[in-house]
Amino acid sequence: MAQKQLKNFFKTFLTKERIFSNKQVLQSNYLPDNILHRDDQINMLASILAPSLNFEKPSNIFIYGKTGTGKTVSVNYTTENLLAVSKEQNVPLKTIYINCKLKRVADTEYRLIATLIKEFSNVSVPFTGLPTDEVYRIFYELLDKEKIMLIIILDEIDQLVKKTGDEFLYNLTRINSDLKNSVISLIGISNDLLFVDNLDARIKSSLGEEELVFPPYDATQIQDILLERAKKAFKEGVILPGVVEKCAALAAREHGDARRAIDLLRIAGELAEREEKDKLSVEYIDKAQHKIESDRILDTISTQPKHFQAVLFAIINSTSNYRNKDFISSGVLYNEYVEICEKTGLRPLTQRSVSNIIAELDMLGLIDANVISKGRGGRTKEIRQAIPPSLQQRVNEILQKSLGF
DNA sequence: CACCGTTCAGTTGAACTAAGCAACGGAATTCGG
DNA sequence: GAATTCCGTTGCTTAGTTCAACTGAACGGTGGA
Repeated sequence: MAQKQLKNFFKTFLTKERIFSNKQVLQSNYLPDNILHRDDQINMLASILAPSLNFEKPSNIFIYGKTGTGKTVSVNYTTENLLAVSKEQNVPLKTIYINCKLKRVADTEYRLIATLIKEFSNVSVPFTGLPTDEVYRIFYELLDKEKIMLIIILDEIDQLVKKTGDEFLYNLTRINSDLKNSVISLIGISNDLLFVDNLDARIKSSLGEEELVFPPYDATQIQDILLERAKKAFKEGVILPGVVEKCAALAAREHGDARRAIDLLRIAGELAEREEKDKLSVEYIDKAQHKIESDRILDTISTQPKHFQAVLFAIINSTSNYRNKDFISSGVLYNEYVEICEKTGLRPLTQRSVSNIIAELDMLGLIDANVISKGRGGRTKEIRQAIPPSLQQRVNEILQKSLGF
């Protein structure tokens, strides 16, 4: 684009009749001031948390529900209001929200406590080198220095427990008995409904003092939510009939994931806008659906560590069509992987580690791995790539670039 | 043909190791009087 | 002589390795019909 044109481009971009009136509303961090179809849960939550305003320790709460059922929004909404009131009443109340799934933020016990400390005050804790007890002690001292009511919200807590065991939950629930001034209360949020079953009994009883379940939304509920948001986000008359309905239907099929529905609507809007349309028609929903999926895949791939990428590259390389085999077994894959490592100057990991990587890639949904026993032929994992064909070209490019081919 | 022990090629869990980091404490150095 | 800096030691986390037990169905041998 020549420079003159570029200037014009930006100008018209600004003056262009835009589809959105307030896109913020569809952003994932937007906190609506009215949450639909979650009155029961919010009321329940509020009544459990309310005693904190009298400086009485509220029960620990355990919240389950699939993704996009409004868990996080409801909790944020409730605590937000609680905080506002506490400020008016001069109650020293504080909440900390931590998403345990984030890598390198809170994926071990040590790091969880370290981030708690960082969120709580600006004291920074070295990211390695200290004994975990020491980190607990620092947290505890900071906490007890003044009188404070702390509510800790641990999102996706099941991920952390699965990875590092439930020790930290026990420690956190036990801290209260040592604190002289302050009180902490936990809210655990989990996507996995069966998660509590394999917790230690002590923890189960102390964390699960109260339990809340967020059922999936059905199609009409999602429609309500979408309509509400759409009214604020889009200019009037932009959305053609059937769009919201289609969005809702698609999301309802995916276990009632409202976040997905909202994303869908936003992306669809963005796509339409980019094509300089002033109406949002149904076809953009399909395009958005497609885009979301491909963005997710491309994003997860490009943010993986090198060895993950090397393994994935090996898988893609040896299962591409020209080799008329659509799966690869772990032994063959390992050799292939070592070869790639040699080419790129990467020191190959052992088979054991690659096995872990395969498991991880499987979890991410980038590949499909099944353990099969071939009798005397031993046992293997049959590994297939699960990347839609339309993306393979781009995935390949990303991997090659990142691996330095 | 049915049954059963063997065998293969990885899988998987647990213990272990190396690397990187922070804190501690003693030795060396600096500094002000 | 006190304060500060330097440096080796210790003890920690974490990523990855090593070790070894385990797996599950086809293979092939055995015995019974």
